[in-house]
Amino acid sequence: MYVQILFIQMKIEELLKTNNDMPDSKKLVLNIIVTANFISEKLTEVLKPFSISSQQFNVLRILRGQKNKPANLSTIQERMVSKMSNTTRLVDKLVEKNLCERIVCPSNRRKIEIRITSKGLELLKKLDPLIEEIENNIAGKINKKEILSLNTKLNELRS
Amino acid sequence: MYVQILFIQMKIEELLKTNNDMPDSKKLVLNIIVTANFISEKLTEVLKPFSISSQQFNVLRILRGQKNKPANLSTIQERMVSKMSNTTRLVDKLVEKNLCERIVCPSNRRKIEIRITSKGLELLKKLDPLIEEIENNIAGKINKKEILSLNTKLNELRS
DNA sequence: ATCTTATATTTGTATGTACAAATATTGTTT
DNA sequence: AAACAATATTTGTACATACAAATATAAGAT
Repeated sequence: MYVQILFIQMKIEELLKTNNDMPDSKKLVLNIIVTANFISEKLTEVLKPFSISSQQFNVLRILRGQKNKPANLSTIQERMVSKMSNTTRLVDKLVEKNLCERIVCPSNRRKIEIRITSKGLELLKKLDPLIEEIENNIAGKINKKEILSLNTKLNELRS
Repeated sequence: MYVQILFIQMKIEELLKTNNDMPDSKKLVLNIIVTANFISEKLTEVLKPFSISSQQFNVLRILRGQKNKPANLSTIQERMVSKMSNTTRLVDKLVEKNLCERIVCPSNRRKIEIRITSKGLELLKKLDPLIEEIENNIAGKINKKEILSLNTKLNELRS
């Protein structure tokens, strides 16, 4: 006996239960937002047992990307996936958990230097494969060529 | 003299200033989130002068879609673009602004009936063309065929 | 009729987001 | 040097989001 796995692919109209037909441009805009929410939910779910929010995770990855060079707040802010206006309080949470440290920059006391701690690096090491799995699961639904073209078209939408 | 308009199309890697090369699956996931943020920002910007958040706008549109049939909280919740856990407080804000009204359902007092007011309908009438313009501007960056295929692929990613 | 379970909504708490204003420090001008 | 402008960060406020617990009502079981 074969086990038949049923993939239910919900179209965006079905998902939002709008019976009226929408123009495709509206459908596209909603679809992107709904898909982003879908992805964010998966990521949040994985991060939850580690008591870290996706924004906090984002900051940690940026800090690791600095390769021992400390980052200041504005650097972090401009590299964030979703620009947010309160990196101060986000870093506060990470410092509380000993995942990063903040030192007032000696040369320019307006700046602060933020570094990931070894505890932060360890956490990322544990999280990396879990995040990768989600990314592969999602992107794996379409083939390589389609991934590339999707990336290109999304870039175009933002141009 | 011709005026040359330069369209700068930022690839996702450039945008996030990550010099290291990412796997395409990771790029795709980030790209969707960044593009959704991009769109949300545009929408929020248009709604701002009307002192209404995009989630409040979302609720109003759902209420209008009910065509005089009142909605209860759970109906609104399941139709929201981004599921959120506090429709109560969202409706509170709309009631405060007289954009919708809530009445305890006479047949089942656990339920409440939420209706859009005429003031709410008027507001939506003003907002509709502005929102449509944004949607057309964004989707207009690619052609009709590409919009359709993008919609299909996004649906697939969520399957 | 009372007890239990299910349903619908509200409230509480912590965190995140957006924006403006406040503070601190440095650099520049007069 | 004092005044002013520029830069970097923090703080305040309102709103949004996520989740759990509390409340209220209705329907079914004993």
